[in-house]
Amino acid sequence: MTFDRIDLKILDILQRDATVPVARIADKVGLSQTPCWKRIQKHEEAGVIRARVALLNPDALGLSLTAFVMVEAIDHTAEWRTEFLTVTETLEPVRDIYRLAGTHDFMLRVVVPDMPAFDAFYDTLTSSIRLRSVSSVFALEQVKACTALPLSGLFPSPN
Amino acid sequence: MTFDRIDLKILDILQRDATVPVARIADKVGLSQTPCWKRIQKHEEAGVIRARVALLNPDALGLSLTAFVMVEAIDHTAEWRTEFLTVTETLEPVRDIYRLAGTHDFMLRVVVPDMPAFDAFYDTLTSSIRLRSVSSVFALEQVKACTALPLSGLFPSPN
DNA sequence: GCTGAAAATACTAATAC
DNA sequence: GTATTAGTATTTTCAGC
Repeated sequence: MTFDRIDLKILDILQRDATVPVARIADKVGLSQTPCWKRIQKHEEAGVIRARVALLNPDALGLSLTAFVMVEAIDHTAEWRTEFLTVTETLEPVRDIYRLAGTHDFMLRVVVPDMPAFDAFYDTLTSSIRLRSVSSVFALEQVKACTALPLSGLFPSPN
Repeated sequence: MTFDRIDLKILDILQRDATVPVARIADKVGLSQTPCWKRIQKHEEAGVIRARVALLNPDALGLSLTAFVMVEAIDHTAEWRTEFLTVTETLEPVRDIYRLAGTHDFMLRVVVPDMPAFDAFYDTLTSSIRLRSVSSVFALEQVKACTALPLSGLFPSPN
C-alpha cells in the first residue's frame, strides 16, 4: 500500500479531529469532495484507519492512576505466553500490552481509580499466573497525551 | 460532576466507536434521542469527551517501532523541568509524556519508523537537554492497543 | 483520475406534552 | 424525561468529463 502527500494529509487531519467534514478536508488537501471521500473510504477498508473513537478525560471519571507494569516470564515457552496473554487481555485495567526486547518480556499500561484498585489488580495478576518478576512504574501526571501518529516525518511513497 | 449508569453507558459506547449514530445510542441506553443527544452535548462541553479522533494503523504507515524512554533529571529545579517539557513536547516522535513517581522522573512514549530514526531522536534529545540518565525499553509488538478507559468497574455517582 | 449534483441519512434545535 | 417536528449539515451515490 502506498500513500502520497494527499493521503498523509487526509489521515493527519482525521487522526487529530475526526469531526472535520469531508468537504472541509477536501478543501484543505486541494481535492473535491468525491475523490477525497473515496480515499478515506479506501483507507477505512484497508484498515489504515482502524477506528473512530471518542477520547475521554480520565480525571473527570476518577481514573487518575496510570501504572506501567513490566513483567519477566517464568519461562519462555509458548504455553506461558498464551496463558499470560489470555489472563492480561481479560483484566479490565489493562489497556495496552507490549511485548518487549530486553530483560523484561512484557509491559502493561494499567489504568485504575486509585492505589487500592491497583493493589487489587496486582493481586489478581500475580495469583492468576506465575511470573519471574514484576516491576511497576507509577505516573503522577500525564503531561502530554497524543494518540496521533507522527506522520509529518514520513516521506510519501514515490508511486 | 456526576455520572449515572446511562452516562457511563453512553460514554462507553462512544469511546469504542464514535460513528454510532445518536439514535442507536439512545436505543441501547433506553432513552429517546433528545435527552441522549443533550447528555452527549453536555459531556462534550464539560470536556469529559476530550476529542473524537481516527486511530491509524502504525504498521501500515511504516511506524513500527515504539520505545519507552525513562529519564532522570540532572537536578530537580523548576527550570530544568520547564526546559525538558519544552524540548520533548516539540519533538515529533514523542507521543506521550508521563511524570513519574520513583527513581525516574519522566517516561516518554516514542514512535518512529525504525532503529536509525530512534537513534536520530536519541541524539536530538540528549544534545538538547542535560539528563542524569536515560534508559530505553523497546517494544517488539503491541499485542493489545486500547484507548478506551475501563469504565465497567466504576460505580455510578449516587446522585 | 476528476467534477457536480442529487438522494439518503444524521444532526441540531425547537415545539408541546 | 418523551414524542414529534422542521431545518440544516453531512454522507453517500450516481451521472458525466
